Amino acid sequence: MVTTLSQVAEKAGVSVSVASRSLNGHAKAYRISDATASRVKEAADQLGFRPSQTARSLRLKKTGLVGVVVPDLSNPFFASISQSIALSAEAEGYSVIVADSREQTEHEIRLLHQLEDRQVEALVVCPVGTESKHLQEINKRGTPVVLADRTFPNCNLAQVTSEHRVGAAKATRLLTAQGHRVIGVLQGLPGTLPNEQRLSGHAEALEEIGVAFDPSLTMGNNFTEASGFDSAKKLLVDRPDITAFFAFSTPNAMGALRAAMESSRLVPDDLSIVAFDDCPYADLMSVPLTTVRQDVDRIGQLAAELALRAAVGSTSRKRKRRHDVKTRVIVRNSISSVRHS
Amino acid sequence: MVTTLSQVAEKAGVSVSVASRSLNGHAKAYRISDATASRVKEAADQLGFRPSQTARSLRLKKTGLVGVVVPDLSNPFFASISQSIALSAEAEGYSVIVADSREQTEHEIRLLHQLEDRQVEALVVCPVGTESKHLQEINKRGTPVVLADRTFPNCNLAQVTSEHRVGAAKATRLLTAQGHRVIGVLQGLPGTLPNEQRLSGHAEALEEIGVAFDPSLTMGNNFTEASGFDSAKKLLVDRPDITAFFAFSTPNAMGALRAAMESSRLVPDDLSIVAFDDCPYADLMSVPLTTVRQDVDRIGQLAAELALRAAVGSTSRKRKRRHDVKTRVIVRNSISSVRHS
DNA sequence: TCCTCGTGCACAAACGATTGTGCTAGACTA
DNA sequence: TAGTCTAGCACAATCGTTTGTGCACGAGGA
Repeated sequence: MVTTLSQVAEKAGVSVSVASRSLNGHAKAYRISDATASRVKEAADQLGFRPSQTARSLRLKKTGLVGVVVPDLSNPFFASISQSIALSAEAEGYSVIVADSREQTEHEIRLLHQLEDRQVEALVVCPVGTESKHLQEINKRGTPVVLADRTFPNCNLAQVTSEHRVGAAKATRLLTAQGHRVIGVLQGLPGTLPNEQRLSGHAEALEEIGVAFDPSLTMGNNFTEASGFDSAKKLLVDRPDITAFFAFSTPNAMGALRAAMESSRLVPDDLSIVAFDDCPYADLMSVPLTTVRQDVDRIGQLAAELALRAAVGSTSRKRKRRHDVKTRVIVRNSISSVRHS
Repeated sequence: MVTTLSQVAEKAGVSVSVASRSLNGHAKAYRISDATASRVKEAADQLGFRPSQTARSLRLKKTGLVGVVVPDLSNPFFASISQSIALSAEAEGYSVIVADSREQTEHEIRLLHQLEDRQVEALVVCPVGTESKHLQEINKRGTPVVLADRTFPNCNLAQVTSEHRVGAAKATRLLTAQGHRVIGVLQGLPGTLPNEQRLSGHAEALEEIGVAFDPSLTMGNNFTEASGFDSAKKLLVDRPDITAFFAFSTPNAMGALRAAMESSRLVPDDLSIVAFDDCPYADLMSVPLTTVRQDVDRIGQLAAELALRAAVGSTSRKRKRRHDVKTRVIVRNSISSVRHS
């Protein structure tokens, strides 16, 4: 069914070594006559020869594979990152294996090992949880690991993420500029760098106007809609003086929206909302969300670049191993100024 | 760095064949003493031995890879399909390589060949365009191809798609039940089976109430937002008597929504909309869309199942090679009854 | 005529696994 | 004691490439 190099060689009346070199353009270097080389090529064409990537991988110790592990592929954010990684990788002749860790460290570890066994040349991981030990080990064992989006403090792995601190400060300033002083924060997963940096950016922006950061205004344990909903509900009763929410993810914001509806608080009249993370059709939402958009494509592209660079073993360690990509504020209609009562 | 079987064998003081058989549980069958077998296992553990999948693939002619080609991974619909394929495949010990054809046949073909060269054991394709020749050829060459979502009429490839005709009829009936008689259809890519079957389902539902299908009410050339927007705009001026739109995709519907806003037609008061395809947060949209939801997870799961079954070469041709998964109507708030003027 | 040299290839060893078969030494039988 | 059997392993081929090296043959110079 599939034709092998030796069949090509036989048909051309040469040895496999000559066939291989002819087809790989090494003819000159190995003193193979033009006549022979073209005879081989013709034979290859006629037989529809396609070299086995598996065999080459084994021989060359190069699989041309990149592994991508995300927590939830159905989440547009991760889907977009995967897409842009896939496109970048493909441009360099690589293919990507994507794996979905279902937000569980346990799965993440299993999948990572599976990919390691498949000898992917690099891994791009949007990690789950707050542990990076397993990732460091893999990196140490020889498969370069690049962290995307969810990175860790004090972690020497290559990483690319958004300018969370700056972005969060921008978001907060949108609120404070409208007079908001009591701002509820619907946070994501505590302990992750994005979350911590956003908190710190938020506090920073508050400080600028002389407001102290109040930890009791922060709630949430995940980037999910459920966490956003629960936290918002709780905060709305605990702190009735809250005039605005800063949600750390789109799902968090959606949860907040639902909570506001259930509590019959009108957005943006009774309650302003700003969210980190944009989402498709955010402008067509019942309340068009003002958001801090991350440049997903750029994140994916940079991650792919770092990964591939590491894969080919560019020893130039001078290369930046850490990238923070800029965010952009998208002003829509979920913020109003506080009413003076 | 990475340890090979022969290193394990050496450490255990046995030959590679014994080492291989011990680790693969073939000890008994090949009369290897328990003592030796456990000695090998211990050595493997100590060295952290992980067999090279590349080598096994070559020897066993089984890569454990499934290829998935979608037109646009950032589209939640395809992202979800990919996810559910990935999960199903993973459960069977397979990994999936995803490739994004950017809605272009040219890319699709290139990617498919790349995957073929990598010797994926099966392909799941959401094809672009209306040509299936290249897919049939691949299938004939030995890599089983399963079509998902976008299938073709008169195509003997395995395929899984939604019950487009039934779903479209349901959607149309939602409108006719409210008295709508002049319904604009924002179609997707003409010539694809989903599109044609939806059209036919639509016509069928009209016929039930004695309304003739009017082709001039149908516009559009793609499943994109742009197509939806342009078609809606045009139809709104060409046919001011239109009281409702049936959009063949979520992006189509979003385009219609925007067109309605620009033409200052209120939805649902002045204009009803129903869409095929659900999307996350559809209920939180400015007008909560009534939709015919496809069971994306089931589609992906079935596709993966067909693909893997074909991969292991189950010769039982009795198996259904074609699946139509049911759709479900999600009633929200984008439809109102026609006003009697 | 003999030696040298370059051209044009073929041979064979990898890569790291799996697997059919062959070999040896001890136990057992007669 | 000689012959048979079997447990317990090692050898070697194989999957399809790539690549270092060796060999033969003809041309050219002295």
